[in-house]
Amino acid sequence: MDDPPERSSSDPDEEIMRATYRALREHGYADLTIKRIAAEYGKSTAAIHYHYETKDDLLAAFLDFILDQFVETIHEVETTAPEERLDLLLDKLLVAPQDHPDLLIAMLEMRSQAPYKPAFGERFQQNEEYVRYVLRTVIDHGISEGVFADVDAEHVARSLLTIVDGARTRAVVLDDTTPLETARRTAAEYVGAVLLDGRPSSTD
Amino acid sequence: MDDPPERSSSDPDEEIMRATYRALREHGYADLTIKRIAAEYGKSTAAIHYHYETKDDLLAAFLDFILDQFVETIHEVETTAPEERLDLLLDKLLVAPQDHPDLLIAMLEMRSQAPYKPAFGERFQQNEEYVRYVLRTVIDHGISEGVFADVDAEHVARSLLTIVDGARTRAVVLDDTTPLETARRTAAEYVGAVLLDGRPSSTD
DNA sequence: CTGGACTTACTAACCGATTAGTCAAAAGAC
DNA sequence: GTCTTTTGACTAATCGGTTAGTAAGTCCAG
Repeated sequence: MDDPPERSSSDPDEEIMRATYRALREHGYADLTIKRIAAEYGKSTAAIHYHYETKDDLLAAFLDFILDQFVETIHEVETTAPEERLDLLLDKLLVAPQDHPDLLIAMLEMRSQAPYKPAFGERFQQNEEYVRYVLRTVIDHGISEGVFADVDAEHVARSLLTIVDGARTRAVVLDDTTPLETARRTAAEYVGAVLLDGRPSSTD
Repeated sequence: MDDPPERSSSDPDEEIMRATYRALREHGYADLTIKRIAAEYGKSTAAIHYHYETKDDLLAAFLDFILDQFVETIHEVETTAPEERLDLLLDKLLVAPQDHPDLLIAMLEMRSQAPYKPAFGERFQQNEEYVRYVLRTVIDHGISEGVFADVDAEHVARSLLTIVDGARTRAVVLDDTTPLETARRTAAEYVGAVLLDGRPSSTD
């Protein structure tokens, strides 16, 4: 009646999520079929349909699965000093994805489907709002502590997310993770100019 | 035997490109089929295959068609004064697309396919290089004229393109063109801080 | 502790719909 | 009359989803 610590998770739902992840990485979203997910799962396609009524249901669940993981990594940033905290958050948003370029591709594919799949749009929007809230909060915190200039925190948060989204898109299209590094520098410059007005930023 | 000024262009190739454009706007890239393009064209699917061997050939040609048009709009900017020229270029990149949100969606869909369709990737990359070159040139021009600070023009160009790409991605995912306006402001702030260092920018 | 009832987790076979692409024949154009 | 263009009918493959049936485990009554 309680959680036995199974190592490789015999929970079918979770294993299907993992199978979906693998299939997505290998074939991309456009070629993500129930058949391929089933192949990764090691079972029949009907087995997938037993757990998820439709493909859309599965994909919506998968998006929850993946976005929850992403939110968790954001939560790992525990530093409270505004300047350092903002730095670490930008690292999570811009340097961490460099290790998972194929996931970056799949995510952009799914993002581009948002206009046609409301279930996708809602989830991405919800996630964006949360990350934006986290950014706005740390900026406001910095302002009230006097380490940041008195700026429009909401706008600065949106600006930083624009840089993040731009970097991710460019990393996919240009088939190279250097846009993420470039954007990390751009974000630092923007923060230095707008938030740390007057301060000497770490210019090279 | 040369260019009669026909108004609605009886050139089949060009009309198929236009039909593809309409089909893409209406159904999105993921649901862009030969059948739908043929429906817009007003002919049979086999007629499409007569002009373009495969769907990929057609799509590659279409990407050329659409990116060439985009380059033309960039070329419309004739102002030579660096500061004003950069402003107008950013307008072309960030405010002009607000009138064609559905094209923005389709373009993002095609961009996300770049990793799987080399023909797409090459064309987007070529286009990006050109726009980046135009930006770098105007920045370098501004530096040599003394109106811009002595910065790494290549990096600033990449930064601005990151903001542009981020805004476009966000406009699609968030189903709203305001990210483009936000990004226009962000770009202005970035230019003001990095290029016009010290100058009083038009802050509100 | 045994035996029926019910649940979970699947499989194999199949369905209608849709896809890109082919081909011989017909229809125009000059 | 010939060359370009277009059509209708077609194929082979793949898609998401449905169906009936099965094996194994759990639950519970007596």
